[in-house]
Amino acid sequence: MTVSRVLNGSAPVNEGTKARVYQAIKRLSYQPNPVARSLRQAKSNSIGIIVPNFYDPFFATCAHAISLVAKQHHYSVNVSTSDEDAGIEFTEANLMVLNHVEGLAVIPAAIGKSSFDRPEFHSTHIVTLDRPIRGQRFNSVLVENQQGAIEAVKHLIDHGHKRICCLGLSNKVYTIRARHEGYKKAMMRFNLIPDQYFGGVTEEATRVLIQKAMSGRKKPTAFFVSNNFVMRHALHAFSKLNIRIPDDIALIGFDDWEMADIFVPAITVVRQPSHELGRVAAELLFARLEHKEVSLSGQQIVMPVELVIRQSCGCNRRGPARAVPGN
Amino acid sequence: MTVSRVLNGSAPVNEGTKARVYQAIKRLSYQPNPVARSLRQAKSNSIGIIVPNFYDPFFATCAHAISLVAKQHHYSVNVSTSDEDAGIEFTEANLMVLNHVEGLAVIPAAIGKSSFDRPEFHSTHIVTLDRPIRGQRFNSVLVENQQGAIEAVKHLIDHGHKRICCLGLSNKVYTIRARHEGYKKAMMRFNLIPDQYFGGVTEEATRVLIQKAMSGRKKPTAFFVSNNFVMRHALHAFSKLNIRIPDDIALIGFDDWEMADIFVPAITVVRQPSHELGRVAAELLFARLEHKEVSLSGQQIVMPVELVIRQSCGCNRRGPARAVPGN
DNA sequence: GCCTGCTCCGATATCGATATCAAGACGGTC
DNA sequence: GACCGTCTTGATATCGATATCGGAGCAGGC
Repeated sequence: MTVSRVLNGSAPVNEGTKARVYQAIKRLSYQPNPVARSLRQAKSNSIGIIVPNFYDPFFATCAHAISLVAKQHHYSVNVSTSDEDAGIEFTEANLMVLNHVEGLAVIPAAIGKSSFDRPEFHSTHIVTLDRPIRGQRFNSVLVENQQGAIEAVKHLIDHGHKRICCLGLSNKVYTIRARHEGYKKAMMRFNLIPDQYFGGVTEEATRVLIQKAMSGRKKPTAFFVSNNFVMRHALHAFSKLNIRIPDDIALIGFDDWEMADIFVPAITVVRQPSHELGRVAAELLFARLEHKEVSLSGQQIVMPVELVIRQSCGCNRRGPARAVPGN
Repeated sequence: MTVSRVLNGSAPVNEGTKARVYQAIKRLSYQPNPVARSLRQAKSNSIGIIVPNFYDPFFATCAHAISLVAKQHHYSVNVSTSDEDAGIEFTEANLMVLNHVEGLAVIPAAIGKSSFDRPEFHSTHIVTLDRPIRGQRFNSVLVENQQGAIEAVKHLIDHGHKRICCLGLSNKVYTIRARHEGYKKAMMRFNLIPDQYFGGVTEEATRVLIQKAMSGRKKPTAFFVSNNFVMRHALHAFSKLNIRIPDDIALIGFDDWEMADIFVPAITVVRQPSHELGRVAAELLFARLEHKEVSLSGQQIVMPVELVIRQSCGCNRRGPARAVPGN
């Protein structure tokens, strides 16, 4: 008991005794058992992080940013992946809650029904990022998906493109849906006909989608690719299909990536503040944990995005070491 | 107690009672408390994974592969990052051990002194991957770093290159050191003078290194870049410095990456089996955990690498949609 | 001397599981 | 009926921490 009091400063202890305790701790190289502590106190001084996967650098960046904030608040973190499966997400989150995490920062899984309104989570603070979940109890930090898409499409329209095709991963994913909404809005506003494709899950699938889009009577002259993952597949596909960017097709993506600027041609993208997104979400979570501000409940924070104009959209044609034939 | 017996099957229970227990469990939506279980049994049915970071897709892939194997063995995982700092690594590993993880799969941090020989870890099974640690108690799964580098450099030499420069991150990192060893060996074997640079930590730094290398009287005609991270910086730098690949400089990297094959020019690399590396390491760990095979102790497994020849080394010049001037 | 108040420390109960021990119920054997 | 073995179940102690209570020791005031 006295040791506990010394280590936690939970009650005054005589200086001499304190010294003896520290001495004994050193002699025995004693370390308090966090499991016992967690059992007794029903808390673990940690938060849980669940992201769909680590492959996507966007998710990796978010997870890292959250961890940094947690470290600043002297919390440890428990990271896990859902593989976009709400079932796995539930299992992982439930395990975390049983392990008494103080809160959860989650990028919700796209496939399946979210379980965060289940009674298991009634007393857990939950903040989501990148994608929202319904519910008064939760906070979400999002980016301006729709607005970003509108800006990208407008940019293409400003350059004279009329047949712009939109390529996406899956309309089960919130961000993709929002971006496609933006695409559609922008097209409609200029009386253009939207032309959308979902399902770029593999490189193969993406190539088929592109071929389908290009085989119509009125071939598109530009593509808006609504996420990073599909963009990688699309670039492979364009390369294989001998479609030249931006000569045959202008191209804009959503979400920046390393080397997008030195790719040939450099890829124009809508950049999201991934690190900031994680930071803000984590800070929101800790605000809730530490000040118990219930007033924040249900609030959504939306962060701005930025159109980064490079070459793939047809602008800035003179790249450093680049010379595309016929141009 | 009876509930415990039913759930764990640790002793026979009357069928009727069993049914009543299950009924009660359902009615109360009871879930066993893993913290209490862990306290009593001093185990947690989980393994810890520590990697330097999630940014590097190589590390992300390894972590994912390990998780998959853990899932197959019905273990949960506890993932953490060291940021290449042995101090943080110790803190994280120690916390995991205090939380009674059954074993650790680690990519050891490069900076600082490893702590895994400390008494805190005397009863923990530890397997490292990508990088070894000294000690009879540990297993490591590595790749043929030296041999891979030798093959890459030989390939360049076979194409007539004599002044080949080697660009690395830090000689504190085991893999980098091993690859540079290979580079040096290959160069010496052909009576060529090694020319190595370390410190490509940022794009800026890498550019300076390249400029330094290129400013000598005898400019290199080829670069061997010993890791993925530096390769990204180097490509940026080459682009900024208007150095054309492979016309001005031939280029080979270590570790494949998404889109290396559609980069212009496609990058020739030594490919490592990252997923396999994680899988094998995890299987080794579980072999130790489940069969308690102490005979495996101290063993190292070395996995083969493969030279993937693309265009940046000067081979296969005709890329799909590519036309470099003067070629 | 007695009471009050304060500081400091240890005894005990508790968190929720499981290891261990013990005991009731029942059938069979002599 | 006494004894034994098997099957089943509950009682108790335990893991290592902390919440709570109580008590020892001492000073000060009447």
